Amino acid sequence: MRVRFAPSPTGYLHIGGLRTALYNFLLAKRHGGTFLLRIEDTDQTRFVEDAEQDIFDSLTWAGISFDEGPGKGGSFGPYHQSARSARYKDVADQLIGLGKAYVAFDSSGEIEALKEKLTSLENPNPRYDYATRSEMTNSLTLSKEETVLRMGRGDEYVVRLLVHPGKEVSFIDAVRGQVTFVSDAVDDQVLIKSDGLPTYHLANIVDDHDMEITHVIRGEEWLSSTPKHILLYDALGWTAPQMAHLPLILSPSGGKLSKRNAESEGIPVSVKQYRDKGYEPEALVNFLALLGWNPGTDQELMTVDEMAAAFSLDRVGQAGVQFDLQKLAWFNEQYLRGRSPLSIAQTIYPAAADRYPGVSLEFVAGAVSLMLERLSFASDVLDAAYLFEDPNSFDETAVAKRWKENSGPLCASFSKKLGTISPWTAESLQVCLKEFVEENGIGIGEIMFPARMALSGLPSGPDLYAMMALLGVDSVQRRLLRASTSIGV
RNA sequence: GCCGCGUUCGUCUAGGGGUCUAGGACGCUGCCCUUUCACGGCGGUAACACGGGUUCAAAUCCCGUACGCGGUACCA
Repeated sequence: MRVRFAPSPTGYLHIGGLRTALYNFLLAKRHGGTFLLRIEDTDQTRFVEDAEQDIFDSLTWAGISFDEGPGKGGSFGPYHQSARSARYKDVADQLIGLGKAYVAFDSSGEIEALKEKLTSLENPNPRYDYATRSEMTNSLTLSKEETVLRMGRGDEYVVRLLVHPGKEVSFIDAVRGQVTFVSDAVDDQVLIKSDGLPTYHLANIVDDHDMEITHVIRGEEWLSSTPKHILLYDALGWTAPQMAHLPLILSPSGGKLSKRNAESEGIPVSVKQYRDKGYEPEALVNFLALLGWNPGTDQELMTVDEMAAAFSLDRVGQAGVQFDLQKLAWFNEQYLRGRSPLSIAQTIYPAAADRYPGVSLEFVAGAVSLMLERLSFASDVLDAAYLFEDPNSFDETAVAKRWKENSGPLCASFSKKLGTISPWTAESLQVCLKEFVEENGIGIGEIMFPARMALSGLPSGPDLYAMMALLGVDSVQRRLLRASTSIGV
């Protein structure tokens, strides 16, 4: 088995592209096959400089590795379509020789004119096809001499696939079963553009054939193009690979997960954005794997190895799937909690030191440990500013409701008692607070709430004793004293 | 318009003629735990698009309708 991921470097890797890559990767892994990366850079007008690097970076970040491809080698290279032009030209010539393709000289203006002329309510998108090609300027309507003359003197031309009407084109899709089109609906697709480069349709099937791809797994947006591809395979006498079209990832409002569509709903579309936001790659991968596929069990949290072991195309769904940011957040929390506080601290330490100058890695790790079960993202811990610096405000509603007359004095005397504690640990602090409660004949809430407020300025948060342990005696005493004189006065 | 694909809780899904009083997960929510909050535990909420068939029996098979999505480029 040989599969491929064949992105176009026209922008940062799309989240849907990552899922396509993942499914290919999982299938190859499952069957001990080969997974290759091919860069489909045939559109010079849409080329984006750093897009290719982003594809590598994003795949690497997600843990999706390929066996053959740019920078990796392999015996089917080169893996950039821009380096394979001669081969596409050869195949196009071969098709022309076979009478399966022809040369067309129409300018974009002439095609525009044809479309304008034929456009109507019933036919809003006229095609260049069996019905219209006879009115156009091409090697079918021109004499042989004229065609040769025009080509010889350097007129611009494209090569088009000659599609005959009335034929059924049918194939078995691994996720959808048999799919049938009638060739009437297929236009005379351009194979070689006037710049001499191939279109996706030609380059793709030539490469898939030459690279001995056995399974083509791609998004559903390609389903309608598949008859063109089948026609090409047939025309060349090649066997088409097994096709599998994945359901599209939809935005929560239902439309395509396009940049405009999704970002207005707060959904990042490029993998880079997920990297930058600090998502756990394993979480995104796990979430994506389950977006359109399931292992047939109730298990949702899975390692890549578990996914690969369970993966099969017949468990891929057929309906479009909506992207649910909340579920992704849940996956992220799950994976985050599986990490060690130190490891998390290391990843956010640069940001921590930037925001709280002088903070130590050990302290950040302690803060992470304290906050772990309430984090969605690693960096969320930095938003709990009170862990790193004295609170500069106190929650007004909570103070109004629960800060009593004795709260300030109790904070002050509790602070004094804390000066005697050794060792400074959560356990001994708990003992100390209990003693304090008994000595003063008060309810435990009468000191716990004021202390929490003094330390964090908030009515809720992590365990009080653990928080005190992390902050240290100096900081705790300072905060208690400050609160005793500044709150409720 | 035409062509193709689809349609089970709000979302991701299980199910593929009887085991479905339709299961799981996210979300939302109640209780417990915790003199905070969160985590966790135990509950709850909520779905077979609609209409015809076929069958003793349909979420499951067939047909139609509606709706959604994709395609309809010298973009991929």
